[in-house]
Amino acid sequence: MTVTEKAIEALRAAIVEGVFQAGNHLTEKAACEYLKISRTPVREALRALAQEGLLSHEPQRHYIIRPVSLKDVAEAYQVRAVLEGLACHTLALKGLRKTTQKRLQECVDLGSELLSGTVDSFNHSKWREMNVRFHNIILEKAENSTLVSAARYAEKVPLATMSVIADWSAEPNFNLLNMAQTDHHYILLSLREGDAARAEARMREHILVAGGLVQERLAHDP
Amino acid sequence: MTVTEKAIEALRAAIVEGVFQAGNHLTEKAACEYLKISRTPVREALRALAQEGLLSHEPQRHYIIRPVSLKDVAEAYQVRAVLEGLACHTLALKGLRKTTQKRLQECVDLGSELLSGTVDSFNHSKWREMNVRFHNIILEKAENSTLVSAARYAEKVPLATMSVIADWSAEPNFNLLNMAQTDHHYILLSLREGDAARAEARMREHILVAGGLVQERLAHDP
DNA sequence: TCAATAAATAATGTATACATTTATGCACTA
DNA sequence: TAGTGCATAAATGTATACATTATTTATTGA
Repeated sequence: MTVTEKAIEALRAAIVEGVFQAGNHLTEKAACEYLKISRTPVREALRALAQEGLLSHEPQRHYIIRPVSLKDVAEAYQVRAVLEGLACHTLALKGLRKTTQKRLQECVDLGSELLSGTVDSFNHSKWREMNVRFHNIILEKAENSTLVSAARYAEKVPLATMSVIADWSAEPNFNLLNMAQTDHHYILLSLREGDAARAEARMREHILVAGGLVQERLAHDP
Repeated sequence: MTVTEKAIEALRAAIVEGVFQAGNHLTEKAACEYLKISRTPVREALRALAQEGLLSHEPQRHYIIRPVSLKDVAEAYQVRAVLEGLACHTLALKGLRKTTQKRLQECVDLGSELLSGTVDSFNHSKWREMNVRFHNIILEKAENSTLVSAARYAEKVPLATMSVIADWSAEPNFNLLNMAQTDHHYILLSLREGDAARAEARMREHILVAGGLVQERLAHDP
């Protein structure tokens, strides 16, 4: 792994973790001293992060840590909702291959299993992993590279903020998790039946609800 | 304007115009000699274009001009369709400000005027400019920065290929242009009335049809 | 005291030199 | 002849020096 790539990851992490505060300047020198490397890889990293949307930049001016507002998070979820909706639509029309169907079913089964236990024994990290996998499978099996890229882009804003929330997993709301589980179930059903409109609509709603929750949560905490 | 920015534009143009053929390598040296500048701005430009999706790249390996297939173009239109659909949805719910309504109406009126004349006198460049303006206004007035970025990204693929087609304007199909004009008319109507679902559906269909045409056209020509 | 301007300072932009990694070509061997 | 391995060449990655632009500070004049 090159220094430039490490710089991209390290700076992204630093921004997300608040080492460099949102709204502030970020000079090349400051980033160099923080990472203890020369300017060349830092410049490339800053440019990459700006293109990702974490920083704003105009030529001949320093970079600025882009503050992410609640509104930004909500908007990003809306974008994700239509994009993953399209993924469902496409995949439903294209038809599920046996292996894909099996992998999605495993996600649904695992979700069901995780929710069947007691509240105390609930494994939140496994749930999160399952959830990410479920969405990724659908996104990738739609086989639309522009769609994948756009969705990855839209993911960055909410992810950036979500990463900030350290103990997100503190008190999972089981009603909501059960709703999500039901959504997953019916999305898979619609995909299997080739019901594109229904699969799309359900996925869209599924993500909008999730976005609403994140926003609500963020509104309470600082 | 900095050398790096000029390099980004010049290289993008060169790739689109086929100066560097798709599928081939593109070394830093080749780009430097073509632009007659040093490696630093070239490296930044190549990295930016790779992030845009025009080039593919792995660390320690040269860049490769990413070939754009018909399938890619079709997929990009599908993504644009749902994104601009979302823009319509959002804008309809938010409500049109008087000035925005006026600007959109001007586009519709201009379109109507352009189509009312004889076939020979049809001003294709004005039509194209009007069309771009119409879509941009809606995209920007939805005021969702993630949405705008994602849409700009999705635009690049079809734009890249469309630019290649030199005499696209040779024989405009008036039936199709009239269809587009009708779409614009009803999209504006739905936006004015706050009918989010209808505005979204119509915009989606509008773009999918356009995508289908581009694809059809590309299939005939090389 | 304030404004305007000029100098000084610090930042970004660019070029180039050096380091490291990857690709190429050739000899040698099985 | 095919294939391995080493030596060479060439490309990318990084650091640094230099150039240009922006910002700050200081100074002068009203």
